[in-house]
Amino acid sequence: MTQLRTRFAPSPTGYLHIGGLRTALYSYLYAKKNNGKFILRIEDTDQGRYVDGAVEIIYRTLHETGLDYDEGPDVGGDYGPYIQSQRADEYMKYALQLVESGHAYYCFCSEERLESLPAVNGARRYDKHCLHLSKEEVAMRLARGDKFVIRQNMPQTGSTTYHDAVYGDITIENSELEDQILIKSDGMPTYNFANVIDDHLMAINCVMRGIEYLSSTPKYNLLYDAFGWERPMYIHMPPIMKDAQHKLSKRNGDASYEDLIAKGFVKEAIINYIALLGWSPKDDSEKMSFDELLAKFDIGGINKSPSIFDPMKLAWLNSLYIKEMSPEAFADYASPWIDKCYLKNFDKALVCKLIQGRIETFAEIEDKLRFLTEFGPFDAALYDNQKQKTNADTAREVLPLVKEKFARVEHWNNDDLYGALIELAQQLGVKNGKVLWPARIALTGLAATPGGASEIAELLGREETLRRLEQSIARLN
RNA sequence: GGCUCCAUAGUCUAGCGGUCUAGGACGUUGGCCUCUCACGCCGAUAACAUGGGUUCGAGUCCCAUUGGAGUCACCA
Repeated sequence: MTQLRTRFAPSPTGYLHIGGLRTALYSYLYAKKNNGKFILRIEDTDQGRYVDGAVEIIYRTLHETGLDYDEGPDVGGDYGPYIQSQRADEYMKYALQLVESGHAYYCFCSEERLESLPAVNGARRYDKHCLHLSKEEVAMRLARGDKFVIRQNMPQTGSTTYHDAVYGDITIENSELEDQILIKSDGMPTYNFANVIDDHLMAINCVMRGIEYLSSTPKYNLLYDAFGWERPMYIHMPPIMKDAQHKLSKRNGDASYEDLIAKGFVKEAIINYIALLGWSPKDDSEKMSFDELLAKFDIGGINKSPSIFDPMKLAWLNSLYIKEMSPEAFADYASPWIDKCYLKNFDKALVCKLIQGRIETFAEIEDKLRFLTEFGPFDAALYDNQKQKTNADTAREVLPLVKEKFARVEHWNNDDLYGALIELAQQLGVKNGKVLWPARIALTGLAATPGGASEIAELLGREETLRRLEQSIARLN
């Protein structure tokens, strides 16, 4: 039995967007599930769209997410080169073979003539004009150095059917197929041609890609047939949408892997989430490690309809991955984000302890910690709390006592600080909340904080805690 | 517009003719827990697009309608 070989073939036109990453993920998973090979090929036949650095982004993203390819430009392999532009010489040879067999032909039509072609059903269609040129005329124009392209000669009758692993049998009338260009006037192959030649030459027998290729696949199959090559198995995938009408677009900052990382998502959550977009394990699993994904992946679970990217669910998954991190791992991840807050005077480990369970993405850290560096006048109405029966008046009475207690705390740690506050409540014969609530407000000026009064005090340190208390007391009078 | 594909809650989905008074998750929401918030736990909310068939029986099969997506480049 021949080994399964599938490939991911992005074009280096920018960063790797989520749809592409998912294609890579599914391809990787499917290959590995079947003891097959996962191959990376860079499709850069469109020199006009080439973006510097894009290739490196592809390598980095794939390696970072664990989608290590068995063969590729930077890792080598027996079927190289793995960059299309470096295989340029191959294509013309095969195109000529097709011209010879009548499956393709030279076309010298000018842009003007192409544009003057009548539109049929809302789309212009090439009219096979140059198919009828005589051999002599073609030879003459070639010798003269006329610009030309090579077109595929589509049959006018009949239909082409193929089987797609997720969409089933797809049949297209051959008359619907245009004589697409195989070799451009710059001598480079179009994607439509290079893709088929490369897949065959690289022994790719399983093609996984977006649904946008579903209806052009018959053209590729006709090419395989013309060469007498065996057609690969096809697995097309539904698109990932931004909303019901629009595909996730590269233009929007939220569409790429790198942007998501920059927004504070972890790679495990991103991979986990996109695996679930358009695919489902048959059990109710939601959070799955890469290994679990590998164990559960099955193309039978791939959905047919478009799915909308939901940042909320991604955030939820992200929070799960954040929560399960060890304190050390969390500190590593969070460090750059915490550093953005200029918290030189605060204990980072303590900060981490307070926020780890309270954020869904690292980007929220800045907001959560602002109170550490900013402490100004605030609305005394914050002291109002129905449940704790507190208000500015009760705070005015309690706060000076809190300050006194704190001033006498020997070991500045949460347990002792908390103990001091509880002790005060007991001495006053009031509920804990009557002391805890105003203390927290006085220390932060915020209705919600990542930690209670004593935890915040511990973090602020003795000096800052007493300073803030004094300030808040003064503001109440 | 032609062609191709798709259609379960706001969103991601399970369901492959009877076990569906439709399951899970996100979201929203009520409560418990609680030094506020968050976490966690318990509960609630909301869906088979419409109309015809086929069948003893349809979310599941067929057709039509409607809606949506993809494609129709010297882009991939």
